[in-house]
Amino acid sequence: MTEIRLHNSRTRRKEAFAPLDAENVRMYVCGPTVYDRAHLGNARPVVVFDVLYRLLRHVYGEDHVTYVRNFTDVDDKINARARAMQEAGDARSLNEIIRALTDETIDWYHADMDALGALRPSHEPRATEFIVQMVAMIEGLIAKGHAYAAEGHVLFDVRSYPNYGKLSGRSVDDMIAGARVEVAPYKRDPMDFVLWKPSSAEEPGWDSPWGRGRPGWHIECSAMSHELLGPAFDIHGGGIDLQFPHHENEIAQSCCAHPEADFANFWLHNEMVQVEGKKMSKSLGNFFTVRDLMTGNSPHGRLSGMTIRLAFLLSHYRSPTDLSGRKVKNSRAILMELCSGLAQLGTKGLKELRLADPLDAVVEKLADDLDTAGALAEIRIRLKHTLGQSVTSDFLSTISTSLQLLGLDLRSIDSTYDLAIARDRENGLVGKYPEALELAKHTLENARKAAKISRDFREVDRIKAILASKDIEVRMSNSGVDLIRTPDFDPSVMDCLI
RNA sequence: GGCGAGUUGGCGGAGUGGUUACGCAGCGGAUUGCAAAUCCGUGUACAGGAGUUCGAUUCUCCUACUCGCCUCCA
Repeated sequence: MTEIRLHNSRTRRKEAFAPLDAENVRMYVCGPTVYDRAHLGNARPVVVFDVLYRLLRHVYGEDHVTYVRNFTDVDDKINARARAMQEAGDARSLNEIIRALTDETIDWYHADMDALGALRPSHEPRATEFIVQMVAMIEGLIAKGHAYAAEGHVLFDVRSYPNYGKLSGRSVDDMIAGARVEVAPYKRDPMDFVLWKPSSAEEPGWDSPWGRGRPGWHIECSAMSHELLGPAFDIHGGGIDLQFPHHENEIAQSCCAHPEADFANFWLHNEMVQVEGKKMSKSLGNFFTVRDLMTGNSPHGRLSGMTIRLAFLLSHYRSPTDLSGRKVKNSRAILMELCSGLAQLGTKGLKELRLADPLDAVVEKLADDLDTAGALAEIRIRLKHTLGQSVTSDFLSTISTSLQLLGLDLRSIDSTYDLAIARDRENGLVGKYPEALELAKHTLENARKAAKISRDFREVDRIKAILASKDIEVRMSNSGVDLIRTPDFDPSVMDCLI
């Protein structure tokens, strides 16, 4: 069996991964707070941990991996957004607005992440559906002397857990010396954090032994991972900015509530998405949503989900990455190259692609702490070596399956199809584009025929420019004209191509 | 201020105590009405300093710089 090695934030070293139970490998990843479209920073961990999920499924079997990613649907930011909507004239009650807002945001999230080629996790629990478990866990923590109630709040007593700060490599005393902690009169120690807090009458709230209130942010992950994965599981993932305080607090809660277990074995953290060297974040306002990019509302024009995904895969997950123009350009070019590779045997070859074993070299690269860039290099170099050679359907199936392991299912996208038709034409076969594309092709061919005689190529250039502006690549040779829809082609412009 | 991560050629990104992955971009050429695609050829790097060593980009220490966390954050 392939040995997977992963960088464990807990030990700050690359370690061999061994699941607690190979029959059920368990992973928990912190999901989004649902009040707004997901931005690129939210998308990166989705792609990173999707690759890990696929790798685990490959190594341990599809039915032997459980992946949980939560939705935080109770949070002060959600409340604030709902209040703003109310002030803007929304007549519904705060709770009604919140329910509608979180439902809609979850739908958006699903649509956007699906477009990035991410598999849905096994479970996507909403925090509000696990309040009972959270209350029970808080009660347990109080009973064990790790938490205390004060003025309607319940706080975790960080001094009761000697390992507090171990994950992020800091001590309680150092942090207090840093002096940027919130002091509240009801806290025993400034570092103590909230497990439960009171809600006003109109705010979302649940009855509890400490009065009507709502959970603090961190307890949901502890309660839901315990409920769905048990007291000990294999992998816990998230962005590096969650390492402190969120993950530190999760560890404190879970390990104190279930001292017999060890909570998460491996901690994986992805680095941040940057914009011009600075972290992309909502508080800085320098973010793009996935939706912005996919609709062309960005400096890079319209990007398909696959282009965005590939751009992420070109960087190692533990390095910061900047979605610069250069990177996007690179990503687009590589995507076309990959599609072209898959299309080498024409449309017939495309139909013959089946599920095969992925390349060993690709599995090995991924097993080495998710070296996605290395895995891509392995695929590309093999494709390159076959150019001009005779390739087999088996080989392309291997390539295709390897790409799918990276979440790049390029078999059925338009670019691959168009490139396959171009291949067919080279081989003297007549392929069929969609009607609008076929029409554009004939128009271009006729203009070109006329221009060859008149030596006036202005009309040809005009048509070419229009097609290029619509993300269609024009390839002309003595043997004919090929039109290739690029991966970022917008199907909605199909009606009026030229 | 405290803590952590990092610094490899124009860019992305591997790796090794001694022979400079890989890709993209660039440049030259073929091809093309011009392009695109494709093919052929080609240059450039290991932040700085000190140490260990026969020899360091690779080990140790120091410095500089970058980024992150310490406040909601993927």
